[in-house]
Amino acid sequence: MVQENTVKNITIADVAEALGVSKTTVSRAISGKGRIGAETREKVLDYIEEHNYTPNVIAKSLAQSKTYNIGVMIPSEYDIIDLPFFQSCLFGIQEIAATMDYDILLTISKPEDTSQLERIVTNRKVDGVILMRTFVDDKQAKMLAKRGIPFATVGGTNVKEAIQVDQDHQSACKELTSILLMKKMKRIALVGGDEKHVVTQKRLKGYLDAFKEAHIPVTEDLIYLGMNNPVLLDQKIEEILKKGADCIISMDDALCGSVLKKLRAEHVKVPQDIKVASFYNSSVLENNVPSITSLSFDEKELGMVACRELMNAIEDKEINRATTLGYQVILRESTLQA
Amino acid sequence: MVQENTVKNITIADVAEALGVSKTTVSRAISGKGRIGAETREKVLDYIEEHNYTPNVIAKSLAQSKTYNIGVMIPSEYDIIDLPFFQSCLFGIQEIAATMDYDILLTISKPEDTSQLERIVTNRKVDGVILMRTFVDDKQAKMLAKRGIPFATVGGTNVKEAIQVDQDHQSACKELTSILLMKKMKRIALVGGDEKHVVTQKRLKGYLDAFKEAHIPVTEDLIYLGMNNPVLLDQKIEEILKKGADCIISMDDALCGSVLKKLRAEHVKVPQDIKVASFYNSSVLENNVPSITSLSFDEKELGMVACRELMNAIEDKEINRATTLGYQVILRESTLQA
DNA sequence: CTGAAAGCGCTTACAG
DNA sequence: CTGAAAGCGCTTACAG
Repeated sequence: MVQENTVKNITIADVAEALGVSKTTVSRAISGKGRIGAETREKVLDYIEEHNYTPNVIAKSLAQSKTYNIGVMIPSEYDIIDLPFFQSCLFGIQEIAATMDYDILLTISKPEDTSQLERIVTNRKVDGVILMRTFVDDKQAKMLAKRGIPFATVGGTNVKEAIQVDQDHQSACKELTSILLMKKMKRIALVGGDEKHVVTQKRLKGYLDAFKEAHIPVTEDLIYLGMNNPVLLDQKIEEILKKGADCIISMDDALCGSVLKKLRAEHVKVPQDIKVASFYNSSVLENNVPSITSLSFDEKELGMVACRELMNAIEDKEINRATTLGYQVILRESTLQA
Repeated sequence: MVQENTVKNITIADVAEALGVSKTTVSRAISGKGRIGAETREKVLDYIEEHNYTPNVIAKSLAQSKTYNIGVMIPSEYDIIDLPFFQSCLFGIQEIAATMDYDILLTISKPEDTSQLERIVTNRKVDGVILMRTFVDDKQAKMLAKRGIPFATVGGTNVKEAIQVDQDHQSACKELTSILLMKKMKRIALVGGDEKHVVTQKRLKGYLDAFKEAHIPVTEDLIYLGMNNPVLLDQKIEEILKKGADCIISMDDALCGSVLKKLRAEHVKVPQDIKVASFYNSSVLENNVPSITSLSFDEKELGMVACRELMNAIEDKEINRATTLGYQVILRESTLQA
């Protein structure tokens, strides 16, 4: 009310002086730590409420050696742009972080490049980090482990210091494949991206599991990984068609989009001539005709869990070293029997 | 080399003591500010290089009342998920910020909700902010202006304190509309999203401009804004078809995707029965058959410029109050003449 | 060109 | 239950 300008921020010292108590007391009233009389506490709290005092987080940071920031690392690979995955996940992270008064420091870089991550770590700008994607040989995870800073990974990793939060891609892919096998498909092609992604390996394993469980020999010749290149993909799709596949599982919707495009170009009809299934159930394929059978995951939940576990680690609370979230199989026109 | 563990970080005081100089001198050697002998500076720089000293940014922050963070606000509206726009833009921001040793503090919230933004501002966690989307009555921009913190907007705004960086949606939409008019289309429908977005208004203006310039009466009855609801949109598309439109311009690719879906459902062929054009040229429609005529913008560039200008403002350098970036019109099958 | 000292705004043993 | 004082690791007038 009486405050004329916002130039000068009120500090803990101002409050202490105004109330005739020590800074220690004010600090304790605010933080809730340490013994303090209920009456004194009330008095302080009322005062700061009225004069809307807000603590200087930077000063707090310095005194406590904490930043109240968590780093979030997004890989800058081109295909990422296409997937709404990261955005949904980020929403979840932010939602949890905000309730704990933490903020998100965003970093984007290539997975082999640890420099951005090193920067925020050596600059002491974060208390922990979340890696949004894991790799088979994960430089970033290793670096964080070596430096001893708490971190969570979205996706599995063999770096044991990590707090892992993952969707069950293996079971998901296994169930999808099993269903397709039960639908009497014999030659099911699997098309995937970078083999260095842990998630690619998990899906492959699920695919193989399904065959094993059904006692059907795996169609090894129909497994195509590393299909990040559209030209290469087109070429391999032709190969797949020649080999007489009756179904193609794509490991993500962007990939599946490219597959569908190629099939159209080749005048191969879905699902009449060949069945198609995908991962993610994202908006990328939302408008496709026919509708596409897909595996669906809750990405926001994934972000929330990762953030919550990381916060627990930062605050030395109990944590789950590894959490696995569920999935849904959504059957649609693209795998309909003739 | 000799360092056995990373537990204890080396400080400016350690360096000073080891070298027999004052902390002031060390500080000056590092920052480059203030007079200092070339020889002394060398000595200090060599030492910190060798012992890989890294400054504590938090301490620096407190002393300078600077955070070396910029806040980036992403609106949490559902349709955002679909557009790769923000991700590309973020890449650009990060690229510039990193070179200046700044980091990105990410915030996500509803446009009417200023609480998240207030939090990072009152917590003094950022030196400036970038708003990734503007609104006709922009609460967040107004709040930042009132608080006197430097900010840039991606998109236009009437809040004069803002540093505006925008794509020329008005000219883009005008040129697209003009081309369609020249192609002898008479009844061009315009379908757009939220009228409260500044960008929606700009596109509308461009559309109207084109008619005016061509001395053709505007097809007012074919303008449909606020089409964020799929059910509503479907209904309006039927209306548009009944009214005999020969073309539909959609204000973004997600919207256009829904339009195309509805047209397919109604067995209306593109481009034979009706032409279609869109904005953004994003991956969302990449695989559509026919290919879709679209306006294309350089989103990464947009982020880079916004970030650069904001940094200049923060460091009290000269700034451009408003920057407008170009666009491309990409003509494809969806507007081909019969 | 260099340094002693105060200051940024908090927290936290330690003592009472 | 409360406080004086030291400390977090920098920067920056001020003086020499």
